[in-house]
Amino acid sequence: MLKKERHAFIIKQINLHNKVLSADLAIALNVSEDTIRRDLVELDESRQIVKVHGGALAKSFHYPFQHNDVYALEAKKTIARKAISLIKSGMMVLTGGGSTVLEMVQALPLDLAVTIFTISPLVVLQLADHPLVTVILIGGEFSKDSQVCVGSQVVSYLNEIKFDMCFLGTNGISVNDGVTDSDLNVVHLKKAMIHASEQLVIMCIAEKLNSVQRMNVCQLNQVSYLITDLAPADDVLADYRKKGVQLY
Amino acid sequence: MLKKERHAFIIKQINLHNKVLSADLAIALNVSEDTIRRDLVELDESRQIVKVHGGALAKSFHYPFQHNDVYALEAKKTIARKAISLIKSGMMVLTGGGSTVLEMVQALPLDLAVTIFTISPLVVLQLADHPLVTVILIGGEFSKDSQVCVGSQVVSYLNEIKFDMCFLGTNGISVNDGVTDSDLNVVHLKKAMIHASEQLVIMCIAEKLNSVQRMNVCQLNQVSYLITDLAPADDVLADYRKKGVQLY
DNA sequence: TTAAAAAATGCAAATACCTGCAATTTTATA
DNA sequence: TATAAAATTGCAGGTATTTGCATTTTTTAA
Repeated sequence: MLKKERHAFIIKQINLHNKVLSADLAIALNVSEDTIRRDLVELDESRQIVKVHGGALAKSFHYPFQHNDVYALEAKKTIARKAISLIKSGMMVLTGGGSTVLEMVQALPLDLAVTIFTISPLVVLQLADHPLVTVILIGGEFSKDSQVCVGSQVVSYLNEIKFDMCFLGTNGISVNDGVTDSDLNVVHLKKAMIHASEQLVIMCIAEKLNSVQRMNVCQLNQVSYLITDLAPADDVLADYRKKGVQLY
Repeated sequence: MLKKERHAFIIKQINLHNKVLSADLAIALNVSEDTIRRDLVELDESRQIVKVHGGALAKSFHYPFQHNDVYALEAKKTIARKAISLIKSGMMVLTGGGSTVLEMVQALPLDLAVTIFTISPLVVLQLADHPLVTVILIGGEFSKDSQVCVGSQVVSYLNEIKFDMCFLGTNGISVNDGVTDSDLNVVHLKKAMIHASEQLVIMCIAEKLNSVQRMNVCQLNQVSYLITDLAPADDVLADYRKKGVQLY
């Protein structure tokens, strides 16, 4: 088998499964793992895949956090689907940069014409091929922890525009403490984003419900919609429903 | 057997099996492998097949993701190495978003502490793991063509800061017309970037030397360094040297 | 922290490739 | 037709690529 055929096979597998393991490929292609490793290095260097310890990932799936758990990924895709149904053509939308948001923008229908403001370079690149979406990146210092632009530049920019809808993921949400986070910069940012938007959509996987982080972002009554991977009628959400949060 | 007949046979085999091995063909056609190799080179040059090490593949044998291939990758890596040697710790650096720039930031030494301003989300993400580099993204509307932030927001931002060094790739450079480009937005942007920087470093693969695009970005005398994948003493660069451009 | 897995490195054998050259065949032209 | 010029082919040699293996280093996960 020619090298290029191996490469093609590897890419096909990655497109199909979003990831490959070197050991599997070595068996499948009947060559040594060293050869596979060298193939992966080459494909990585030519920017066709992303090599990681043990194998490789599809380029479009190389987001932080994402290679961790497939279960959470499914949950996030569910949330993304629901979130998208809130977006109407012509809206000015503001987004954060979490993995749930990324799922959402990735799944945006191709016929949706909106203007998306974001603080996340990843969101921008995800939307780079969308024909109808106008993407505006809100610049500032890039935070390596949260993978978004933070700082006073961003906050003062946000003070000058009003958005229709703001989509945020969150690390913590609970009935008593509302939306919470652990990074001071991010908290400042999110407050400004919420303040700049008519409606606030919080997206949160069920796993993170009822968890509390150190710092408060906003109370539940400021949340227009809470989207989880659960059915709105799910018992787990009973307390939120009682508080009057719009579930989805 | 005539050459044409061999060629026809080879094409037939490729259409049938999507690939051929030089060794097989040599036996089948009863000629030396050298002859087969020369046949394959010819058919490859006339774009009828794709020659690879050991044989050839059908032209339709395309990988997915092929559009992300970086053209002239090795040349760009050479340029990147040279460019990096111009950067000193503590500098405030401004960069564009071309593939050569991406190669450069990707190869930045881990002990280099600089502040990098950029209009490219890709550059930002490339630097996300660098421990000592502070990354500041200059925000604005994202241009899907050029993959960078463009527009008046960016330009007015650039008017307020002075940078030590600006790194730009280019689509056209020539002795008479200087640096040229074809996208109006990008030209505006580059002018502002150049105006905002003490020194201008233009990075350009040898192939693009002496090519002229529609619109002028700047003249050669504004270029502090011109970096190519050629040796500075190369004859091809003689005219630039005469013009007083610092080659590297 | 430790042990297993994966990766990087250096090496060697096999294979493929390139260059120049000479022998042969084909083509062009007087 | 005769003959020079051009193209084709095989071969020798030297070079480059590919691959697997052994060894060391790094990474990961328990």
